[in-house]
Amino acid sequence: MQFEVGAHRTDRPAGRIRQQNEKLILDAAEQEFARHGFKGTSMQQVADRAGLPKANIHYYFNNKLGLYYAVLSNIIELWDSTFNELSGDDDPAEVLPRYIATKIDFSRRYPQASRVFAMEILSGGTHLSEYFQQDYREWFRSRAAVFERWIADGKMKPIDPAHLIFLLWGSTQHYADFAIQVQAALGKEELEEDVFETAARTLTEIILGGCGIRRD
Amino acid sequence: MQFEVGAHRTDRPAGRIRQQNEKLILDAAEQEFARHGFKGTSMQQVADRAGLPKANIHYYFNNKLGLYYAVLSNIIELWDSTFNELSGDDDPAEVLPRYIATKIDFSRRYPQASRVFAMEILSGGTHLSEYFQQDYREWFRSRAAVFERWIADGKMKPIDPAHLIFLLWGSTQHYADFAIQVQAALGKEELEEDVFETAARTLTEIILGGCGIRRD
DNA sequence: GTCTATATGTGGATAGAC
DNA sequence: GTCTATCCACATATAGAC
Repeated sequence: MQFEVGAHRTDRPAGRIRQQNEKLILDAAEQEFARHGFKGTSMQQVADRAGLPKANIHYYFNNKLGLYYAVLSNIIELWDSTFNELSGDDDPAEVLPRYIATKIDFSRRYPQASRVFAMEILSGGTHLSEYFQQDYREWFRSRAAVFERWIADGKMKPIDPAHLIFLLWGSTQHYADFAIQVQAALGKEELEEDVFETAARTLTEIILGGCGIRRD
Repeated sequence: MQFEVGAHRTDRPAGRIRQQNEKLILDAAEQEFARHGFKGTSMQQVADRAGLPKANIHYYFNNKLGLYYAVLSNIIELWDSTFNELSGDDDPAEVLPRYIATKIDFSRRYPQASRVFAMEILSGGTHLSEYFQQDYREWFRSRAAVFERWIADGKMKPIDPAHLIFLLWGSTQHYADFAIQVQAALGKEELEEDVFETAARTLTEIILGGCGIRRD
């Protein structure tokens, strides 16, 4: 049925439709989960936003939880990638500004992803228990060690690395998660690129200055 | 009916039960709204947590939206109070550490309130449109002016005040909103007071240092 | 004021025609 | 693969006995 010989060319390789629909659904689900969280999102809303019947969502993703995990894991992948690039051998004056810029850029380009993650944490993080329990603490420690190394090498002042990391996360993600409030405060309909640029520049100046990291 | 003469003393002034029950319901609602947001919270869950029949919730608060607004307005009141105390006449070296300590203390004492607010913002802030549209921008500007004054008076480096405010908010609220992640990173079952103290001290050092504010 | 029972809608999920 | 029709649990909200 799928490979009938002599059928007219459809220009759609096998699975093409599936790929298209899955993307439609995942994008729609990300939007809905970002605004209403897992419990607050209905499959009907996802279906309406994706422009497909509700039953199709269940066809592609077994159930609501499966769909949610699919969205979440996309985000987690995206998340950890950046932070792993920092190394103790680097010069913080060079890589920290880049890290801040990257995180701010994430807030600009993937605000929905950031919000789904934030929603999940606020909801108690029950769907991330594996992610958090396994070796998360070890991973975090190894990341904190990068800063400890910089401190030992006299590249920055003795600042508590864990709280510095929380500061980096909290201040950068704020521009995605609290965008509505930032918009209201600045009197803007939408956050344009210059806001993110100024944010990155200001955060870099304060944090590097506060850590006693001198840039050339 | 309410003031029958000769009724036996109940030791309960009129409205005492009402007051008690309203508090029970509001506390329960705050917990639920913090975890599941407006859409994701059911009146049954609130009732169960409050230990009252569902119909009673509807008796005290007309409907779900009324209950939600009651919870939200409590929080907003709590929120704005601190920030309004900063003045251009003050010495930032004195009042900024106090502001940071107060915000961190809020995250410790009222994490649920912080989360309800965060949830509402993530959900699009549709129930705060009045709060945000009215004179929020003006209020924010007047607050930013405090920092501008400090800059003009040479009390701190020329840092963009708006983004400095976002940094203060984002970094302090992080300890309430992302407590689960902070716990996982630090390997703690619960965040104890020393974590909040170290957080306040570290944030103060970085932010004041980064703004070029010297403390005695 | 309190609470059981219920009306009416929407939730997730699936059967089965096409 | 697609989509209508439908099942049943649970949602908000209220009626009405106590």
